[in-house]
Amino acid sequence: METLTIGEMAARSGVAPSALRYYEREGLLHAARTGGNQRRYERADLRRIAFIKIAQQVGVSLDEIREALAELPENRTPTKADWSRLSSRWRHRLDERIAMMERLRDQLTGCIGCGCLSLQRCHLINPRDRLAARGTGPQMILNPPSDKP
Amino acid sequence: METLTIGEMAARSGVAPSALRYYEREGLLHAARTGGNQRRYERADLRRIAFIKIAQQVGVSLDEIREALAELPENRTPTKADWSRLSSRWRHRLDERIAMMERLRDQLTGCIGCGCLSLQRCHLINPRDRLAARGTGPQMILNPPSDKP
DNA sequence: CTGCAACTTGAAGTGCACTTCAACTCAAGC
DNA sequence: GCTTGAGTTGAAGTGCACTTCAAGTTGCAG
Repeated sequence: METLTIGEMAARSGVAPSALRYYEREGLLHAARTGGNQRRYERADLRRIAFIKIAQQVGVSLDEIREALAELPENRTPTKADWSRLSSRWRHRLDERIAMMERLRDQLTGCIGCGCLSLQRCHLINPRDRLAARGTGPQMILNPPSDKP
Repeated sequence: METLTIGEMAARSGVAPSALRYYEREGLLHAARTGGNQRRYERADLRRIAFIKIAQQVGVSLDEIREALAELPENRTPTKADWSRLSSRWRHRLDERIAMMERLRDQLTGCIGCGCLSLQRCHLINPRDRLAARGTGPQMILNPPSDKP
């Protein structure tokens, strides 16, 4: 009797019912059905939804999120350990993304300091266009030199 | 004679010609025209494009970016000071967003530590659901308590 | 002067993440 | 048992940020 209707889930998670149905179609979520074919969610599904929202905040597509969630056990309610394993990977994603944004910020500040704002071929930071061979755009930020010497 | 064609701009900025035309339609970019109606960009426009890319990385819509760029002078090439003014605002956006992602990361780690992963009503961090009145979803992350006591 | 790659336009198409709609069914309170 | 708010479906629509296409034009190299 610990089940929730789609409306209750929507209220508690902040995600519209239509979105929850969409997630189900996309395989991110699964709900049991009543005799009358209505969805009944378990409380644990709120965790899944929270996870989805967080991952989206980080800029991850539903496709990738689905893949990640696929690692959770299907037959039993995920345990703390299940979530821990999954989440430590996402901590890395978050760390990476945070690092990228910090580079972004520092470049923005730095290059504005020198007045160039080029961010891809700043002569102060990148004297000889050595990044030109590594693709177009703001390479230093999206793909910092330390990654590939 | 310091002008660049759309193809050259695309190559140097990593943004497709079609996207550059799109940006122009959307009012983010403006190019002079030759007698034969072809676009000719100035080198300074690379900065605009770099700025657009950066802002997008931060998750800002083209609409907002257009508004920000509208603050730059139209009749003259933006100076270092113009860019500085504009960019300091964006540094703030970046800082905010970085802070949000750090909260996100810490919550993820913390709530996984306690096994709840609820991120909106974790009993360790938020003993009495005091956030419930402030909207749905992961309030602590998107809108931390320190913002509004 | 010719040829060809690079440019031009408007219109239509794409992918993602949903939302809206119409028509219908379910479940719970009176 | 009836009403009513909440749920169901598939199909179509939305908004953003582009991309693709067709049909035509431009500009530079030879």
